[in-house]
Amino acid sequence: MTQTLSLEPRALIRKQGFRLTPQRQMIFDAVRELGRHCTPDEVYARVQRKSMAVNRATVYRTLDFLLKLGLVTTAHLRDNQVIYELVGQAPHHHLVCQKCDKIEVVDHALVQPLFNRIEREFEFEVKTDHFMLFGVCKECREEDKQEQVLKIVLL
Amino acid sequence: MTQTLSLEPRALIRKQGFRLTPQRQMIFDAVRELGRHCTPDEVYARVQRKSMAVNRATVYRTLDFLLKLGLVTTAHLRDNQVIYELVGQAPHHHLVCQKCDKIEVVDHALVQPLFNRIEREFEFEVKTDHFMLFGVCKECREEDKQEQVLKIVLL
DNA sequence: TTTGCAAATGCAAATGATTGCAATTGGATG
DNA sequence: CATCCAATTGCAATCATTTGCATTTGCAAA
Repeated sequence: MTQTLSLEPRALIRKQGFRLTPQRQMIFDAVRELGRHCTPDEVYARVQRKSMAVNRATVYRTLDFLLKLGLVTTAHLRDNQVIYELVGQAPHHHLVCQKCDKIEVVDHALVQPLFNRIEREFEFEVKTDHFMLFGVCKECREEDKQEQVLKIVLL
Repeated sequence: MTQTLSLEPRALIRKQGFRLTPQRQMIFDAVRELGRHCTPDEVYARVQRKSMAVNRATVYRTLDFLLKLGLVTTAHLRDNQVIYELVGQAPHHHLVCQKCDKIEVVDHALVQPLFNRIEREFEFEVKTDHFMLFGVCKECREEDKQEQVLKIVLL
């Protein structure tokens, strides 16, 4: 896991010949303001609101650019939708309930042992710093159980 | 982790009112023949070759259908490409090298402890049965090291 | 400041994936 | 074996994403 960063994003962008354009500023700000998990479309809408017209292609390209810079991470929802999230201080992953769509946060510490073992056994350096696990959350499991009981009672 | 299956796929499809159409047969066969990791487009191409014209939309819908039935799993490559894979006997995950694109297989046993811990600590039942971790493989890391050495020598 | 050039953007076209709807058809029933 | 109905498909329209290229523009250097 790479976890550099904490350099002022603006400065980070300006490094190695990249340019800090108003579009990039607005898109970065939009992702930050939207908080966790936003889609390219949400980012586009938010940027539009701000003022000037930014092209959709630029939103896609800039999100990808921020990804390569390590300022945001992505993951995929079950319906193949890509979502972006600002990289914060605490590395983490997500548990997505496929019944109620609730998303829980799992600290990376829980996952580190797996990565260590992969590193040891495969000599493979895991770079993935953010992933989603799909399943059923506590609450939905309890609902399921109750439905089961009801079915049995009704039979 | 759910790991039902091993029912004859044909029979499984016919259950609960689903129909076994020639298109579904061909698409399922195509995925099987293609072996691991195929894209919808590859499946489409393969089915086309067979004979009859199957619509692209049907390929997409059928892959999704097979996914819901648990006959195939999906994952996303870094470029957002979706790939499908037949569910086999041995549950596993993948390590994808982002330098050389090589894909290694990790037995699920290695991952189970993480899932157990999530189950215990969050009472969350993980259903994800196939995921990809991106990073750098052994060989590419060694190449990287050699490049580093070269750079130092040249300076 | 002005200039030069590679990086970035906008635009439009191409590509990939999804969806609504009418027509077709698997397979259960009589 | 004929009939019927809901499941499935094909088609075309739509939506999402990517890409090529001409134009614009940060920003470094003069």
